[in-house]
Amino acid sequence: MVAGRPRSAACDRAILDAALAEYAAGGLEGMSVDAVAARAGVSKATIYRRYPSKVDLVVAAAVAIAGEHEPHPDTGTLRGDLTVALQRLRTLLSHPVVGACIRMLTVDAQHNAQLAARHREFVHERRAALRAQLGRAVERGELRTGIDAEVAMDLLVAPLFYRHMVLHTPIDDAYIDAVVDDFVARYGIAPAVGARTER
Amino acid sequence: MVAGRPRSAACDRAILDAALAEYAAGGLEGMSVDAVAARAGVSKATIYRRYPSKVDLVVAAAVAIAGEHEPHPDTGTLRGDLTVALQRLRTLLSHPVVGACIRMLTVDAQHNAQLAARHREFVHERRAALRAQLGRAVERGELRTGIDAEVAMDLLVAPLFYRHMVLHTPIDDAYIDAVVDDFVARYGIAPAVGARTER
Amino acid sequence: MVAGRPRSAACDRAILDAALAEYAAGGLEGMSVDAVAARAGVSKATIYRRYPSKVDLVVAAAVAIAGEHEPHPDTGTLRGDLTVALQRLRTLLSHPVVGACIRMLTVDAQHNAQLAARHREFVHERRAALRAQLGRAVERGELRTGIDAEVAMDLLVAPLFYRHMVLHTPIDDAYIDAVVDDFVARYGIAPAVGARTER
Amino acid sequence: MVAGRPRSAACDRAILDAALAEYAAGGLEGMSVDAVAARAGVSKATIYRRYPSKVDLVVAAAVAIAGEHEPHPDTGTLRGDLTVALQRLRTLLSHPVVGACIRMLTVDAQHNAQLAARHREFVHERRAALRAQLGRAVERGELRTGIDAEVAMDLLVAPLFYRHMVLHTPIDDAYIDAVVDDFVARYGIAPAVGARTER
DNA sequence: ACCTAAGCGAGACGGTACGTCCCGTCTTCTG
DNA sequence: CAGAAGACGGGACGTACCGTCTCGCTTAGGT
Repeated sequence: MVAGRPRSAACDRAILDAALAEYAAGGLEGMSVDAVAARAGVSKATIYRRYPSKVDLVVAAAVAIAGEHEPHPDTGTLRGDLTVALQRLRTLLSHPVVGACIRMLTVDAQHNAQLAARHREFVHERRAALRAQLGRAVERGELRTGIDAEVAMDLLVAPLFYRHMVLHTPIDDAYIDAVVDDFVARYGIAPAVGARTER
Repeated sequence: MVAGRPRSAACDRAILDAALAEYAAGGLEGMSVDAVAARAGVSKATIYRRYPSKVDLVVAAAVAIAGEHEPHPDTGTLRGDLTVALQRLRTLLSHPVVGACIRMLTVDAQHNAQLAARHREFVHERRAALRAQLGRAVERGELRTGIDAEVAMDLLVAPLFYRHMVLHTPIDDAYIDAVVDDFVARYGIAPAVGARTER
Repeated sequence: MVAGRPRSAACDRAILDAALAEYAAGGLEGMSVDAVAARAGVSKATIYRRYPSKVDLVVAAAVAIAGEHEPHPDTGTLRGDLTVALQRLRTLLSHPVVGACIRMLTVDAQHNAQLAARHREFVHERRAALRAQLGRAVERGELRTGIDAEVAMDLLVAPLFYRHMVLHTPIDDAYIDAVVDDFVARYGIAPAVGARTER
Repeated sequence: MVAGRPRSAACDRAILDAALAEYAAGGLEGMSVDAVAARAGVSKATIYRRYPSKVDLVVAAAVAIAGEHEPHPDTGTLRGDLTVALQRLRTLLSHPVVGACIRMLTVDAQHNAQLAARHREFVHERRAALRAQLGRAVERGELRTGIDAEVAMDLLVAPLFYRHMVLHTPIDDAYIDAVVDDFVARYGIAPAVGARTER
């Protein structure tokens, strides 16, 4: 029995949409909860009933987008799998709101246990998916055995995070290709040595 | 002719130290100028007389840290150079204050042009030093020619930043060795193929 | 034809009791309908179904108390009548809830026409009863004729209210005796001059 | 050494004036601190720096007016002294703000130790002055000896408080005369029996 | 015996005000 | 003059509560 009037889905939606718009317009500091409430046509209390603070609101908005992630397709080749995986990561990082939220999470997770747990959860989920892909590649004989999966994954995804968070540089297809090429050249098995490797 | 009492150097110092500590603890949004003043044992006016805004204060504090870096020593070997460079980076990231500030910058630089510019400047400076090291290695015949230095540098430093900012994992010597090994195995020339590669 | 489930008398009672208690504790401004609902173990809607506003609720609660008063007994002597009347008033003022509500009413009636009307009604009712007692005393020849009943009544009851509301002093039997003695000494006729007058 | 910028007397004044105006317009419930701030041309923080709550603000405004009380003059006769004293009390009670505050104090003093102390202080001060007047009357032979001063004072002032707080009736000169006449008739010595007594 | 109108608990909702915090500016006094 | 102390205007924050509403369940009374 879930007594009481249920939360309005329309409000849920309006709040997240408004939060995204306001955040995109002014950033965390430049936005105000009052403005979000006004834009959503919603009372401030209705927002605070859902999210205990402004940061939680923005994080929730980001999660709403990031949550729409589907399992990575199995393209059949190591290079294909990795390229798709990194392109998806790039898409996430490039999103004006999601990307910013990922940055914020790295900071806020330091001081907030709840956020830290959430953050860790996201990261673990994503890394598990990537780890599985590498496992499949080993089974297919495309990847050498005995490699340290943790370090290997770092070498794949770290450059994208680095560009996103430290360099603030856009990540194009060529960059992803270069990272994948390097990875395959280092850890791949014979047939993978192909045209793009020398690039 | 600058008549009147000169500004106190002790205040300069106290303000920057306090600003650093407060910034590390709470980021740009989480810190307050009042708290900095209190921690420094200084009046708020004394801060605003020096820095026109909170952001300027943080920028100045960051400059104070970054200014203390010495040029990397030339150990004579590629592996040695890279190991020293990454160990220094690790030291920086591990520093309770500096490390936190680096994380904060990734967020605050997004919405603040002034901080972004300063941040970019620091990064460029560091990368130029690393680029020079790689150049020396090419000249010594330890590194293949024709590699994309930008991507190569990313592969070296990105894992450390990734561990620091995303995974929040401490970075030990073994990890640095693994990253350097991978790099040398991929880009190095013959003699570098040695014992630790399979690790 | 009033189909449907009838209103619960238990709720009626619980609401009024809770409202009284909350009102006594914090007055009109200091009480909240939510608190009343919680204390009564009742839903807010159940309250608003009965009373259109917080003020109406408080008014109803006050009526519930005032309705319980019985006519003063006729003791046969002026002194007896007055002593009983004042002792009853003392009992009312001393009641932890009723007394507090009387205090609250004096404040809230100032800014709320509805409460003011209700308050006035109560007072008039009580004063009418007292006026009748004085009338009987005149007829019995215990009280001088031609006195201003309004002022006379004030002299009798005002000291008790004053102690209750201004001085916050408990009212003992001796105080009531003193007030009655003074009144009888001033307005009474010969036979009333007795032992206690000089006290 | 009272370091720092002193509080602005202009603000003090503007705040109290605005508070009085707003209070007169809408009462305690109908006024808002924001409105007071706007009317005073002052920041809300400037108000809260002085008064911890809205009620304290109104009380302070009342005190500002009531505080201007001078010692009662010695008219030379008992009747004159008492009449002046009650007229002054009437003036205080009749003031739209001061009168309301006196009512509120009876409630708030119940739950707030600080206010209770303040209230007691005021009352004691006033009663001491009145007690001194009665003492002078005894010395002059206008008042009987051996009377209970506390009860006597109650009989004098209680009717005014009663009319103010319970009856909400305006107090005219005739009422004051009646109260004084009654008091003098009851406690006075022979020569005081005069023209106005039968009124 | 069922059906139906209403009561009821729970709690979401829009709105309004509260009291707090902090920024960047200012004013005053002391060294 | 620098510096400390701190008041000031402005504006956002997060909370509390009013009176309304929307759920799903319960409960009598009328057919």
